Amino acid sequence: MTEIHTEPRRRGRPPKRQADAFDTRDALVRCGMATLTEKGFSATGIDEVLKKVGVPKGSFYHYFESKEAFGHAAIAAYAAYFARKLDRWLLAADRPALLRIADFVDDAAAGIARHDFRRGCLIGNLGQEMSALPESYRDRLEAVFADWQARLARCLRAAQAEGALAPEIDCEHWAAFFWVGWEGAVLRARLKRSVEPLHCFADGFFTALGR
Amino acid sequence: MTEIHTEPRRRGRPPKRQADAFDTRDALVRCGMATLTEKGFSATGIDEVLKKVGVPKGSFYHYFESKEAFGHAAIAAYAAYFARKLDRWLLAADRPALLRIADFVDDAAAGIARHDFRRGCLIGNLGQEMSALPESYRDRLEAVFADWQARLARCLRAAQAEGALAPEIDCEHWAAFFWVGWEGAVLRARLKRSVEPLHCFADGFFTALGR
DNA sequence: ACGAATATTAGACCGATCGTCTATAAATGC
DNA sequence: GCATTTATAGACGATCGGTCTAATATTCGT
Repeated sequence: MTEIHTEPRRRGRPPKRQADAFDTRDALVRCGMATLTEKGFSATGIDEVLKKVGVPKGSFYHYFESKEAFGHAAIAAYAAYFARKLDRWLLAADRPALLRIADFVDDAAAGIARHDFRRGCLIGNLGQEMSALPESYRDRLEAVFADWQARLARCLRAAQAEGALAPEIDCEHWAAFFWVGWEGAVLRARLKRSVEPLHCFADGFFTALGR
Repeated sequence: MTEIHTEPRRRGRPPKRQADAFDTRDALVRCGMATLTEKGFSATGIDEVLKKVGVPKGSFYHYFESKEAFGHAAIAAYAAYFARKLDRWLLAADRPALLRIADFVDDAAAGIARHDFRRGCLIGNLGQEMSALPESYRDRLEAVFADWQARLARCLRAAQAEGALAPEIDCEHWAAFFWVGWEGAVLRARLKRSVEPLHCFADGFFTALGR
């Protein structure tokens, strides 16, 4: 988080090499992702991000029209990051489908603990702040949840195909249930500074599924 | 919330009548409760509260040492308010215990809908903001959850006594599960502007209990 | 009854934050 | 080579959040 920025960031139009064309922009988005995951939108100031990345205001408003636009970029980046993470666990074909979900939970718990319970879920954070946020965020956030739900439902159907889950179970419904409760578990884990709520919720989820 | 304040609020030490001794302070706390329930701590400005109540800044800092102290007062008031609400539903001796929980859920859903999904749970809001909040809040918030958990566990034990719940069920554990997931459900309901997540979670909770 | 103590209102004040705007600098392209 | 493009630099103003001092009205002690 408090990365020292080595490259002094030369002024003027940069050389052509496409690689770091979006270097600065990327650094800003990545930092925004981390910061919003930690403190949410309202509590995060532009200047704070700027200082961490080592970029002056001029650059920020060159890449983003406003703080609101910056938030959208961070949401998109987080959604992509999380989708990859989700796939990594939920599509691991060498593990039983239900265990893959448990693996994801364990990984998430480890991740939260590794960041000392300061970071939660960017989508959850902004979701809870919705009343104080530009209305433009609502649909984007909800769309991310819908995406996660679809990925999880697919994994549950795989469990059904394996015979690990009763065929009459509504996978979409239980996938929805998972993400509804999961955000609460993340919130509580951060407050308690313990992964216990995450496992508490996951256990309950599997118990409910088991019938 | 946008109540016009009639009494012009005279200056100087007020006459003795004990009744409205805490009038101004109460109004501030009540408004703070509503506002924090809606927008959380970081996104709520003192000026905003002041304007709504019709009180100048000086009064605020007469009654509260800081915004932090104001937050503590709001938490305490909300905890008391919610405990009363919880008891009203969970101790209704004329209803089966499990139905009382369902009643609470229905009431909460109606309440959130009535406020147009702008208001959520003050404790959940601040819990999620914890990383950006004074550390002094952590224990208070967690204590409120512990209180709610105890009240719900008691109701679950009543269900066991009625024979509506298997005796081997760990009531404390499932009460913990409920509040973990419930906060997620509230967050999602607000985002979605629908009570569906609340019922989705409650149904899952009862399903899990049913085994 | 009068001055000291108390309770409350009033709002000035300072620093932080957000977003804009102009200037500067370095590369590209015709 | 000069106009154009791309990017950094950071001053600036408006606004707002939170603190603090002054002013005002009441009660209390003797």
